[in-house]
Amino acid sequence: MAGGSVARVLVDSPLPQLDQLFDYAVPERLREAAVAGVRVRVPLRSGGRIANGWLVEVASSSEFEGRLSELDDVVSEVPLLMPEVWALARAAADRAAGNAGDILRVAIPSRYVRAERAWRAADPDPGELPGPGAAIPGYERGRIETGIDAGQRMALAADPRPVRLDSGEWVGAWAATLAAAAAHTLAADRSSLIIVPDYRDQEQLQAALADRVDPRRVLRTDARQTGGERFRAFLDATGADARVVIGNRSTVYAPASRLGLIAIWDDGDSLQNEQLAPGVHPRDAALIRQEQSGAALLFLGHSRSVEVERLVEIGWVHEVPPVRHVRPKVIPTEQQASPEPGSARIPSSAWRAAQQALLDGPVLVQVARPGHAPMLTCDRCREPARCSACGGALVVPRSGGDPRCVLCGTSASTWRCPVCEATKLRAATVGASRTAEELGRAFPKARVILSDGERPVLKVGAEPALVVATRGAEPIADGGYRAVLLLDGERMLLRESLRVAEDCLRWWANAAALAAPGAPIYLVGVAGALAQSLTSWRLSEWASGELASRRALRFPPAVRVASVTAAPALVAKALDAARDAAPGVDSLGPVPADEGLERGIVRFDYAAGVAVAKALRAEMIRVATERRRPVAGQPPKRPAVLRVRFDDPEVP
DNA sequence: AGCACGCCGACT
DNA sequence: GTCGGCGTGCTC
Repeated sequence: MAGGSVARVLVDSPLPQLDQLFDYAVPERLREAAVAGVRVRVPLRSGGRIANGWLVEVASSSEFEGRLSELDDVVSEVPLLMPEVWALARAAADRAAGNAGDILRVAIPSRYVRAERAWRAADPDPGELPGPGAAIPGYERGRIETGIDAGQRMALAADPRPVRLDSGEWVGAWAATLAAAAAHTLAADRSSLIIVPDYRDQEQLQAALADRVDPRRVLRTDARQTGGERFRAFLDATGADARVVIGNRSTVYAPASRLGLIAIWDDGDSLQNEQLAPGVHPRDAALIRQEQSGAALLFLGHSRSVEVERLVEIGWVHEVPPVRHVRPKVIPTEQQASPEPGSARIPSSAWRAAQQALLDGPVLVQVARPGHAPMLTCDRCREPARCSACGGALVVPRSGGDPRCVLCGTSASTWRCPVCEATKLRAATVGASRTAEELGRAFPKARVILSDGERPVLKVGAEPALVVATRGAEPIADGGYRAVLLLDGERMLLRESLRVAEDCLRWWANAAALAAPGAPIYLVGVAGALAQSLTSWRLSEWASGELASRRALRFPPAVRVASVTAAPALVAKALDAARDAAPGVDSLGPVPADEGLERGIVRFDYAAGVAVAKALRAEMIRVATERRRPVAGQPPKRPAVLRVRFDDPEVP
């Protein structure tokens, strides 16, 4: 078809066979509004029903041989899908054998008409650009700036100390480093995207940015915003002005004018794992976007993820070392931590140091789990106690009272051990509030502050206080903690996960970085290479060793993996197709999964990724479009599904 | 998904 | 003769 304009539309649909652009004729009445990036409504299947979609591009003609349907409507004339973001979404989806529409659902917040109206009416003044700032401290003078200007990919070890901002507020030095990098980028009238794991990090970053950048230039996207606020920030980002956009993992897809820098803080934090399909990690999305846009890419963290270590070792990312090896004073103590209540849980040396430090300022105690005695076992035979109704774990509620099931809430007041018939329960692990109670008794004069996932505390002052926090929920202290006790190392290492050591190192390193310079950090009950890595603060060396052992085992991220879940016959066929797609592809399993399904794992080198994704995608489409054989056993014949997940952090 | 098209059994 | 059953296939 020629003449007139043609709208190329991505239709909202979870079906893999619809994950392509469909052409529609643009009727006269929509000529003005039908521009690339707007939300549209289109008829699908002979006008029967109307679907939502994205107008990806406008063309003058169509390759489609049939008769084009007409665009039904333009939802809003404001374009939301930038061409650059579309290219990124398409590439990220292809890499993970997923739908581009699913990526866009992560990338573009839902529309709020009121926010849109306010934005249209608002004063467009985006605020001043900063002048050239002082050199970014801690690294070779001008090195990071040069890298940003040249669009390099860089990995940095963060300065592990708290710093005081002009405002008087204390933040991790990493936040100041990223703020300086963003300010440098903005001074050149280019945008930055800074991705952080959670809003507590975001608060620090925002405070650090306030020192250097006009706040009107800073946009944030986080889960604490209302939908309207999020949409407003998104609309602001679509404008022509350079900005600094800070936020969680979805920020990697934010629209940005003249993108100059993508930075990711602590890419190894599990909060960075994208939960929504197709589960593309922001690190991978950032790598794609960096290549497409030519912007610089910066990975910053106290510990180094094995993924970034791999990128450094293959030469794709430049390592930028700090000028001076600043190392928190970590003291490993092998002394067994006894599970008995009271002071015995803390080695005497750490105990004395904490008492001493408490005269001077805040002391941090990191524990493994939240709540009060989170796990209960039989007092006699130590069998883990389970709910008699549903099999869920039993806990003692924060407020006290009878143990109850975490899943169904059933009270376990009449619990009886199914193994030995005993009726008494005991606490198998000690949670934060229990530790807080004990420490409160042991340090009767100290104020005890508890911070956990449920009730996180963002910051504490410089006055003496015993701060008991679960890993990942440690508040930042003005001036830094005078001592840090990492108590539950042993217990944290018991978690079942391939990445447990990596996670523990990150939790310890991030807590250690909250200490004042020179303050002692006691790592209790952990010895060996892992403790050694922390005391020497050579965390990239540990990542390097870990990567080497994963290479030997052919585990990710030395190779890539994809899991395939479906009915047994479909899994077998998909694994065959993946193995045939490229040399060096192998598979594990399949093993039984839920509901009579099976799950297999495909392993492949990075170079084979495109071929494997293409092959599995073809299988998904084949399975979805294949005529569904009606089984004699009548009930509902559900459409067959082949679930494919690439680079799942929980696999293997 | 959802909906229209299509080729075999009980009906005014 | 025809209404409609659900299996099958497609969506610009």
